[in-house]
Amino acid sequence: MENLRVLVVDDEPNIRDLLSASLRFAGHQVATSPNGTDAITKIVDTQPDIVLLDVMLPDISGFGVTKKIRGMGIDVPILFLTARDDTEDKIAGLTVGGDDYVTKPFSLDEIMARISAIMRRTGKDGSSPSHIQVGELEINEDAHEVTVNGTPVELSPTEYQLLRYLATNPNRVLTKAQILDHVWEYDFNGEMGIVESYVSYLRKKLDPISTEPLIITKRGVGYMIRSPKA
Amino acid sequence: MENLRVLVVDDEPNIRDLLSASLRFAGHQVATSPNGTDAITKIVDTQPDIVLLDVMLPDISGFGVTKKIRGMGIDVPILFLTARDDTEDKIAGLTVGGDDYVTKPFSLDEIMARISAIMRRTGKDGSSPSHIQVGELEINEDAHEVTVNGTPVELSPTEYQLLRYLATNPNRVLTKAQILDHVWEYDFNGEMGIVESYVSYLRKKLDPISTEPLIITKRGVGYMIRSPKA
DNA sequence: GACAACTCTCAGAAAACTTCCAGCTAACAG
DNA sequence: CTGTTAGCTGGAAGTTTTCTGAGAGTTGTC
Repeated sequence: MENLRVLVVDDEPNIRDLLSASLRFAGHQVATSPNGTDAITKIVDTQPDIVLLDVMLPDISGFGVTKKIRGMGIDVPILFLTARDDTEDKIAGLTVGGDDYVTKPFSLDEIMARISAIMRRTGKDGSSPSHIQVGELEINEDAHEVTVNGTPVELSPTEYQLLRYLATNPNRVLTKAQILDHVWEYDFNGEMGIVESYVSYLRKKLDPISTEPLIITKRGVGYMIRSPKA
Repeated sequence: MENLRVLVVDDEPNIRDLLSASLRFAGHQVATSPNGTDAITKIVDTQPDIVLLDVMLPDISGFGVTKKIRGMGIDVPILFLTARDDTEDKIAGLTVGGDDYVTKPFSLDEIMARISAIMRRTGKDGSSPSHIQVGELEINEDAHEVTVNGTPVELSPTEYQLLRYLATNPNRVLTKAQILDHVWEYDFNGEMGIVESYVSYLRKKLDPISTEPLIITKRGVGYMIRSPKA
């Protein structure tokens, strides 16, 4: 999933910066927009591959923006950013076609996963896999299902995200700070001890099934999943 | 990793001097800045390749500087310098994009390794290898893994840093003072005997596997790793 | 409104790591 | 060959990091 042209629309500069930095780092081209009218202009002008669109904007709502551009025949996929208490049905109605939504505050890994999913579904990109395999571990992104040696494992949402982040970076030590920044919501204010806790939960569920420990502790550095090949 | 343009921002002149001297010695161009406002100006004016940014500055905090320049669309990678007890929770949120942090007091080798890692990840530089090889010894920087003749070796953080420092300077005698300055934190107050201890630890782990002694003692001078080629 | 699942914090225990020390060994000079 | 000195290494003390169980608080479900 390299080099998409992404438009980020949000009135909070922090969110815009957070998202643009991460997306640029992931290799995409990013443009930003602070409000609805500007967003419409930019969408029409630059025809981005995907739009991250805050629902609550100072002028025109994200829904309004969508209606407008759809009316112009532009069917760019949209990932809505909504507050947690915006009613679900309102959103559900709008996420037709390839669209999707995430609630604020989100985690970066969540956003990246959704973008991959959308691009996969709309067929504009085949390179990001819906199926991750590292050794005995398999993760089915579509079904949110995890198996070790073919045995299915039940994981909570946070456990799943943590495992996926580790599995998408095999043979690479990830620090607790990196893990926190990717897997937990951006406004999480707690300690890194929580990463240790969740690694512990994962090991308790995974290691009884696997033939060898999956998550390796690199003391003083972080955690890593080793792929047997390399 | 030659000839980067680095901006060092710290209010302590000692730290500035320490870092500029080392970075210049490593072949980079260095500019320095004692506070946040000056830093912002210099970043905008000179567009450095990387910024070493103290979090605790007299005027604007390092976070404030970051926010400001990111808001201006400058996405230069930043390596934050933080006190160890501004602990971890404030640091969360920093490792997005290409950014990273080190805690004070740091070791010079640590700083150099982080800079290399950032430049590697942001793709602005391909010349600094994530994989060091000297004879039978291989060091994988991503996985923090060391192998001798393909056999993996478990090293503690200090052992790893010492070995890496030696391995990045093959065929060259490094004095204990140099080693102390590079591998240990800059405010380390102990004796050079500790270098001998750690060389001993490394030998105990490495020599049983290698076909010939890896670390050579140059009596009265220091230590060296010899590369078979040269 | 009770139950179940999940998230997060905390604190004690266990393990790993760092440092210093002191006695020993190997190298070199004369 | 012998004395001197630099370097080596095992051990012990002290510190830091990691692991994990228990519990409080939340959210969602029936």
